[in-house]
Amino acid sequence: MLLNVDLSDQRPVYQQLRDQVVEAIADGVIHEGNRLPTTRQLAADLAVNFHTVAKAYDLLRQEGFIQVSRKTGTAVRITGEGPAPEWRAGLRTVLAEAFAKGMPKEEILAACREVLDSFGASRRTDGSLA
Amino acid sequence: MLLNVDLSDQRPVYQQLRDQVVEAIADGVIHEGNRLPTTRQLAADLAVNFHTVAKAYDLLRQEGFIQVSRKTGTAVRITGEGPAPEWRAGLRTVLAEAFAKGMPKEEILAACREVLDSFGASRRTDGSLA
DNA sequence: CCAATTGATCTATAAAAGATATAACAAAGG
DNA sequence: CCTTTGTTATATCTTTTATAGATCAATTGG
Repeated sequence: MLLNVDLSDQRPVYQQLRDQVVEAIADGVIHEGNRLPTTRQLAADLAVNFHTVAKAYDLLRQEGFIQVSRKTGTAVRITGEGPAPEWRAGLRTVLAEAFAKGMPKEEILAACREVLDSFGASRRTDGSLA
Repeated sequence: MLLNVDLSDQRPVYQQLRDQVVEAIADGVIHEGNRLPTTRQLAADLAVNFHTVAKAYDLLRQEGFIQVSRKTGTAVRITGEGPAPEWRAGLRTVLAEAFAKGMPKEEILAACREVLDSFGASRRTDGSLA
């Protein structure tokens, strides 16, 4: 399955779902136009409350990753240019965690490159969601 | 002041303090051996409860950024090798946020380089905490 | 047309996290 | 001896997270 919930994860469920959708878009597993499951359907699959899924969808909508339409359902649609203004602050914190722990800058940069290289590798030409 | 609290920030106060200490270490503003204010002192300066500061310190201690001693006080001391195991997952999420929003990989990598270049630039040779 | 589905909205409840407030204690240091 | 400090414990309060049930309008599919 594309999305899953880990109860041992420290992040709240709606945040896990949000992160997984964002990473799935980056990976190319889902892309512009792809439809996401309905809140009730996904909630049933994941055995969580549909309000929790709705919260994740609402967050993704606010951030400009998806568009929710009563007619056509929920679909991936990127709006706005580039990441949020606070993005660099978050990046800085993550990189600081590694550098403060003694990881060399070259290794950190190499890790960034590896992660970026993995993005887009799972792109599909058809519209299937596997 | 080195540390400050932003009530409009979405992160909890103890997390803000934790992040600021980690970034201060990465920046070189504080380094191995430097002592941090006592929990009660810092709490008074920031106008927060000292339990909140103690929680931040305890988190930093668990992560291996500081060492707390009843004798010598709280000081920066890096223990363990490199970042935590979950670090790469966090990095992946942050980078995905930018790439999914259409930011080119080269620009993302350039942002990483800029942030890394800023680290260590504020290193002090004396032991002052300005 | 009709039944089912869906997004949304509302209320309610419960558990957990975050933050504050006091208090007490042992150890250390002046 | 007295203050400071880290630590621990308890209590309270607010916010967040998650679940639950119910309703409604709109849409879809038979």
